[in-house]
Amino acid sequence: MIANVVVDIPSKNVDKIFDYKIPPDIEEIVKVGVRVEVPFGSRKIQGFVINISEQLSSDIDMSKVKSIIRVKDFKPELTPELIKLSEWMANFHLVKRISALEIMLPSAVKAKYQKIYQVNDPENLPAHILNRFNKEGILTFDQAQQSEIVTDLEGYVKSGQLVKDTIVGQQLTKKYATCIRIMPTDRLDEIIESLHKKEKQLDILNYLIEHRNEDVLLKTLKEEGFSNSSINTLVKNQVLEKYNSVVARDPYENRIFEKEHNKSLTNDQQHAFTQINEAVQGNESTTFLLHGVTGSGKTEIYLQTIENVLEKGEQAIILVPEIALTPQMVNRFKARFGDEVAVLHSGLSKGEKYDEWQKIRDGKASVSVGARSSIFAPFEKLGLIIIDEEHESTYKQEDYPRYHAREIAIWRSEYHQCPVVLGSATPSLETFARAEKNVYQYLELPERVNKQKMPEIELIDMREELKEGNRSMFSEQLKQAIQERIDKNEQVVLFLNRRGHSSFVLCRDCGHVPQCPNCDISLTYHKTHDDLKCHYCGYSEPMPQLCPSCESEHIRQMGVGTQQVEEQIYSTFEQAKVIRMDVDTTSRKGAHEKLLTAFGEQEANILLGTQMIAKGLDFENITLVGVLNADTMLNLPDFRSSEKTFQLLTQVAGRAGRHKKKGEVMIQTYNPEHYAILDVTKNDYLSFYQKEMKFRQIGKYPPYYYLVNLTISHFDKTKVLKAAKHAHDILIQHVSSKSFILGPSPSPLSRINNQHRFQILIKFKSEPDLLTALQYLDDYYHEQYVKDKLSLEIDINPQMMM
DNA sequence: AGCACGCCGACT
DNA sequence: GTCGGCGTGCTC
Repeated sequence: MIANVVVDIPSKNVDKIFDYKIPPDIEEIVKVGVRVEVPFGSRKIQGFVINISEQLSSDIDMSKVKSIIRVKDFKPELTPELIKLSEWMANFHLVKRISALEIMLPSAVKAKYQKIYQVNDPENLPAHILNRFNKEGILTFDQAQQSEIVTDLEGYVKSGQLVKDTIVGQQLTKKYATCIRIMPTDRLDEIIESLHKKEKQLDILNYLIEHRNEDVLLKTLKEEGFSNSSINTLVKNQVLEKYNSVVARDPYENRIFEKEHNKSLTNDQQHAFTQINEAVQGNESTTFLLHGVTGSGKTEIYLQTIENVLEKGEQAIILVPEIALTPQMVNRFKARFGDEVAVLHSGLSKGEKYDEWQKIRDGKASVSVGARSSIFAPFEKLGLIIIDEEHESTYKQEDYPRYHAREIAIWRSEYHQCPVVLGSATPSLETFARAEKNVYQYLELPERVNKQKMPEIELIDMREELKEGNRSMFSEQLKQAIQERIDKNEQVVLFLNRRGHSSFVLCRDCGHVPQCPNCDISLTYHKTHDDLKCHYCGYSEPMPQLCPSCESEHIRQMGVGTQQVEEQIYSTFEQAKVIRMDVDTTSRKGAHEKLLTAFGEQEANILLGTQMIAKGLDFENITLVGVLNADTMLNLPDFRSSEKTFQLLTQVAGRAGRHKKKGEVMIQTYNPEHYAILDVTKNDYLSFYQKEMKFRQIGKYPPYYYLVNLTISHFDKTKVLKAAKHAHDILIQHVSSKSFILGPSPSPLSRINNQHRFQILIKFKSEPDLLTALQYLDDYYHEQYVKDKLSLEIDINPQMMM
């Protein structure tokens, strides 16, 4: 038999399928989807079996075909579906097959290679060499290098006394725990007889007989109330034995989840639920847009539809933006589905991620709650995929391979014949446009549950405040409103928009702004080290005391950080008690949760934070939400900046008055007449949508046109320009006159790490030949990259064009 | 990617 | 002579 293998080398040259013979003795265990160790040239590497057949897939000579060395998995890591999906991804995004496969799996299964020397013939090897080797006769290459004996060793390799080899391992670390089991015996009855006066010991034995088919942890026995001493006596008498077993880590093991029951649905909710459920029951691959205002109870619909999916014996994936994957959110799912839930997000360790992932693969979990990459959860009978907050840009991976979770979801739904639900209060324009055209089925939840009113939203024109001589962060109006809440013992959320906002340093006298020497960007100030850093290349320098350009003392940071706002709050409001949430205060594990719990328990009256508080927050005592600076990202060089602003502000506003008390929202802005901000106050998505669509139509942007962005970069600017011109010429030849090719022009970040960057943007509606042209360019520039480090990156449906 | 192979200059 | 620098080509 022949196995088709994708090898673990992310290079274009080997981005193809290699054939290997399957030795008869392992034929039983070589299955599609397992990882195997194979010889490759003079090396030994890992690969994935993607197919098994009788004949060779390529026309090479059978004598050249080598054999699989060993199989690394008992259970395939990949399902046939994921293998097929990787093929589609490789084509659609022009990425290597192995890269597509790799992102589907937890990083713990990635191969780790270690080069070693091994003793072949110990005779004639000098003692000082020989005693460096371990008992098995192995010395790692790294160790040899450290001891500076590589040259000597290479000599012994040539003479045949040593051989070189590679150990193909993995990064996985397993967690072991002590377990107890009955020693194998055929005299169990006699033992029980002999214990009949030792009640405690007999109980233990009976418990173990009852659970004989599973690993019983020592810890569990103790929890069951059995004492250490009686267990140890039985172990001493060789009735029981201790052994180590691999256990799954459960990141949530020490928490208790209260069982939660279904809430009754409103009419709108009920309608949406019925529609989705019909698609679930009918195995229809419909994509739904669930458009529900903040607080309209989308999650409850998710929970109840998932319940039906599980009853049907199928599984469900729910995707949540990383930032919203808060313990609050996870708890709701755990409370409803208990151990059936696997949670996948970046806060978990490699091992924890692997365990959660394995629960899915082994059928122990039927619901996956996770961030972007969990769209690849290896379920075999998917019944439903939900993408919550579908407009979030985090669903697009911003580095290679640049896939979008939404498109993967739709592919998988077609494969499994199951529905997709895209949920949002502010759908992306692409999604809403498709719903308008009935490509997606539209479901609306226009009201909050229990008919609470949407909060009243007020705009505060900061230009007026400035005219009045108010230079502080707070307008008079907001100041009063905050004071009022403090007096009434109610809570306030203050939002500081950091996106599109950099805290750069400016000299007040000469206007000098320190720049990164390697990149085309200003340095940002970091308080923790009192230094200036570049976000793109990691460069840093100490904060200057004097302006490097004019030696003035008046050089300081511009823009406001949460820390400064916090100080201002304390100096403005006497009884203020602030909880600050930003990257600094939430970087430690569990910090996020702690702060929120504290706020929920009224330990503070003001929650001040950045983007991370825009989502999921749901506390009944919040009656005021203040947005300190609404428009920092309105002027970004990105055609989606209005959309992003509208979405973010709507999201933040939705934190207010979700319960009995009425909520109020104040948005401070310098652009009170901008439609993206104005329509937020009217809670009018449709109005915003229609205006924004006009701009997209005029600008020839999505959803009217598809985009492909090429970025060409190299150390030498003239080379970049030449290559960009060449790529442009090729594209022109393959594209009809109905499409537009813009550029080459400098990228918004025109230099990163001394690499000059130019981009070409293709706008098109339908271009069957474009893929061929892109494939050609990808191949051609791969060669250029190998030869000259001249790189061309292709982004299909770019989300950001930096 | 990473390794062998081969061709060239430099040094014991 | 032979060690080691890097350009080239191949890996089932």
